[in-house]
Amino acid sequence: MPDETHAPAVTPKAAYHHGDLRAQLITAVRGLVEAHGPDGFSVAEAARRAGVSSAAPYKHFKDRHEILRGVVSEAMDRLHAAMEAAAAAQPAGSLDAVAAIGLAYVDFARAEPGVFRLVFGLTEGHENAPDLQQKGESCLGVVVKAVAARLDLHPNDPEVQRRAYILWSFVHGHSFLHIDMKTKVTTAEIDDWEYLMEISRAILAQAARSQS
Amino acid sequence: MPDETHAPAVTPKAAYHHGDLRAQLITAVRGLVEAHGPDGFSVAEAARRAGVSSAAPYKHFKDRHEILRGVVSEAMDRLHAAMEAAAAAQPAGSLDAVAAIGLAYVDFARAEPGVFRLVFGLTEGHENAPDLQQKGESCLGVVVKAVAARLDLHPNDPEVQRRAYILWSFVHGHSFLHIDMKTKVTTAEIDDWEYLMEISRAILAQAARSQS
DNA sequence: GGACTAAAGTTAGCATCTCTAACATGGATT
DNA sequence: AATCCATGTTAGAGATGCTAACTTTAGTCC
Repeated sequence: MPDETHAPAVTPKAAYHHGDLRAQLITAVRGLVEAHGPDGFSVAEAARRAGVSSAAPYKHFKDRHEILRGVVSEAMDRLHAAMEAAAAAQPAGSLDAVAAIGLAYVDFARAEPGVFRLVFGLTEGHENAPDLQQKGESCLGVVVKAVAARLDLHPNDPEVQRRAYILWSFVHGHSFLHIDMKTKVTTAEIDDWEYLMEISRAILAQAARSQS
Repeated sequence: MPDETHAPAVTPKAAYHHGDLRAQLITAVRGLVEAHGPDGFSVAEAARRAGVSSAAPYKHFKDRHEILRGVVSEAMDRLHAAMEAAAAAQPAGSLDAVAAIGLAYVDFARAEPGVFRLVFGLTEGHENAPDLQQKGESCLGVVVKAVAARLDLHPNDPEVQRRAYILWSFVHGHSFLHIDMKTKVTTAEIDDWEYLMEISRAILAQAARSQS
């Protein structure tokens, strides 16, 4: 097997004794977070699941917060990819592209509520994590791109930025509310697609008229 | 002193030896959550702050989750009150009333980001907590009431419910995004009031036209 | 007033967790 | 082959969650 790519783009070291423990720990923690909630995980349990001693993780991560940051980072990559893919599957510049991005977002939240909450609930060791900050902005960038295409404006146009942010706020809030009161949705059943299309239409409808 | 009301509506027991430890613990935990993040609190530290032994809290709360639920419950009461007050300060049925409720929400998130996150991030012991569930719906009720007044429809009208939910989603998402990337707002400075007014106008503008 | 009861607090202690220190091992480089 | 260092191990200190068993105090009933 001539593939020397034992560096999965995360760290240039990850396949010595164990296989690659780092990735396996992140997977284990992801599972724990999903099973027992964002704070219901322990380094010890993750190590146990990965079949190593409880001290092994500290060779890969400084402390428990850094492990969580690893999970978040990986999750944001997947979220970003999902958003891009959703947009790419629709005609460029279409309203459907915007709605599809939103749906991908909601779907992610629904599929992995624990991780989703973790991504947007990190505060402990998250203070100065420029990489995560940048990944977040990168996700917003997907929305901005689609909105810009739809409005036929430059992505840097403040009008584009504003509307993209509004859309993101809505989708973000909807996702959170959705996973919070999972079954007990006060507003009855909601067809997400119709819903997102309607919002997108409403927010992107009227032409640029900033007057503040 | 003929007042036998030593039951402060929370529990019929709360003023023996210590004063009332229960409330004091909740206050302490609130401070800890605000200072060190939602999961950066410990029962031991809270007890220390209240000046009691580390086992004392368990006379008032079953476990750590129940303490958090207490904090959340108290916070939701305050949030609800703030929303009501904001609405009451504006003309009934006005767009300003709707926007004011949203502003109160955002202000709460900004003032107590840790607690805010806790309120909407609880998952551990939150599973079956009908009281919290009900308080959440009660908050939504404030929005519904204002929207119904604005549209001159009955609060039970599905159109009202839908638009109120949309508005809440947006405000909720905005609040979260705001406290997440606190200083680093991509979309530059935002005048919340103008912002909320614009959204409210957009969402409540067109007349009822459900066609799904 | 004095004895009983139960609430509210204390100390002691077990199991668990985080993280560090000191040691062991085995791949990769030279 | 010798060496180095990443990666793992065990041992252990310190802190935490929570329980058990005991003590203190306030209210109640006679």
